[in-house]
Amino acid sequence: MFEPTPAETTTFTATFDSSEIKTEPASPSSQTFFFFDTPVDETKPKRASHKRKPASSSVSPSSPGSPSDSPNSDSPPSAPAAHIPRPPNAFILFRSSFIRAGAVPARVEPSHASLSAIAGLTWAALPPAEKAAWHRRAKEEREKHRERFPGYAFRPRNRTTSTSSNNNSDGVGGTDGEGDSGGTSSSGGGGVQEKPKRRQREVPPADRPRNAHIASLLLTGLAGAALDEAIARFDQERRERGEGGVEVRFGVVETPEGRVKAAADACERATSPAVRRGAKEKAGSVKEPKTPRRRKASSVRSPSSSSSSPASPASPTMELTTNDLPPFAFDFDLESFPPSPVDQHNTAFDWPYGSGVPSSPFDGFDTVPSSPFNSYPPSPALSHASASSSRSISTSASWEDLSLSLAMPSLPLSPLRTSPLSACSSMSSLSSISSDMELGCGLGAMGAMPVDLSSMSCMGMYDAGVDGLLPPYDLDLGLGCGMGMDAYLTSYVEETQTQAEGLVAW
DNA sequence: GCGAATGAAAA
DNA sequence: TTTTCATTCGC
Repeated sequence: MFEPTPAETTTFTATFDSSEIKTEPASPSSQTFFFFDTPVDETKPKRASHKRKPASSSVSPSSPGSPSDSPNSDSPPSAPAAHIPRPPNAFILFRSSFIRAGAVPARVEPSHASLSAIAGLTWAALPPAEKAAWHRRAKEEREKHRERFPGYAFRPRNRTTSTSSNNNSDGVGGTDGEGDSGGTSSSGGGGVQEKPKRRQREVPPADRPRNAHIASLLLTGLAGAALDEAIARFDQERRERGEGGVEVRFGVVETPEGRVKAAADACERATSPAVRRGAKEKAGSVKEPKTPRRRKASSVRSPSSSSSSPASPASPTMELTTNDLPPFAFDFDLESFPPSPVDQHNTAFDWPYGSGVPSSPFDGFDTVPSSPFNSYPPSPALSHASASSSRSISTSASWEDLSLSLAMPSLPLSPLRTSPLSACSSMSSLSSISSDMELGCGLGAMGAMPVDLSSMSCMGMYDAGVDGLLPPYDLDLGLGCGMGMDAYLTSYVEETQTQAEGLVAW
């Protein structure tokens, strides 16, 4: 089913095999709403990967799988030892699936950089159960990788010391040890290649608000033509307001300056004075000397780490943080969505929203999602998410609207819970949550719900630093739709816990 | 080769 | 703690 195409034979994504999809947990009520499996279109030849060259980290395991076992079985027998790629992690798997599923059509967003950003946002908002499935799969991949390449050890190459590293190349090669046993890598041995030091982002990602908007649309279930339309409207409205951003897309050359300006402008607009971050974090301010390479979006780290980290480990040049993201509205009923293919062993899974299908996102669902959210008046800002209303989906929300919504007062926050959005801000600490709350961004704030999610601690990503976590539905923004969600959340959490019990601990 | 994202793993 | 690299592919 997921048979790799020749071009794929060097990748591990190719190892996905429907037959290997776990036949487990499959809790009867497995609720998954955002699961992209990899409906690989084998008829579509894949382009050669541009993936980074193995550097010197290629590894010929001491007792590798036989060459035929190697992913590069195509390579000539006399070929130098093949690079063994690392096993993909959960997000990489998710991203691949996300892309393959065409969740965001190329006509909407052709840039894979942006797609990655969107995937990242989506990932951050993924329900724990969904993430669990991906983590489980990643774990399987790791295990398979281990079996295949028993001698493999990840040997990252030190690129930071560009010249010295070359001088140090013996050391590098040494550490690569097994990897260079074939003396294969171009940089191996005497092949001094000035390795550029690790790149650092010099420009902010293009049109972050737009990416966030797309993610939020996806999370509301939009797909196909509806998604196109919604995004087109979004773009159009921004244009009408003279708010660029979209102009940098669709083939238009993006110069760093242009992107900086576009993103800065977007940031400026998106961040109203009321929600602007503290003065210490001025947009476009200093570049951090040691750039925190990225924010930790979904990983909830230990309290210690979070306490030591700044409130916004944003990009070095732009202070656009995920705190600035629009809210995601989960305005649908999980039960209306198809079950996870992983749990269902569904080999021919298409992502629930009918990727690429020019139809309503709700096609395939008998009933328009009827979540408890529907009982509440949708936020004007989230009108695009008003899946409950009808099949005609208003997508009038703008980044500014969403920003406005961010400024709305929030309800008391339960310290027990955090949300993907707060995770986006890389925080698990209460202080950061407070920060989020100041921004009005994020934590849905229903009254304290005595939900003890400690049983989900088996999910490594939600570590002990957090007393518990919320399913992503906790993203109301004080829009008046929060309180009544308790029951819904409780039931969800209970179900999730049930599911979690079946998960292998990571 | 870079960019985007997150996460595993090594340094 | 920091860095690399796993994925993708247009530029």
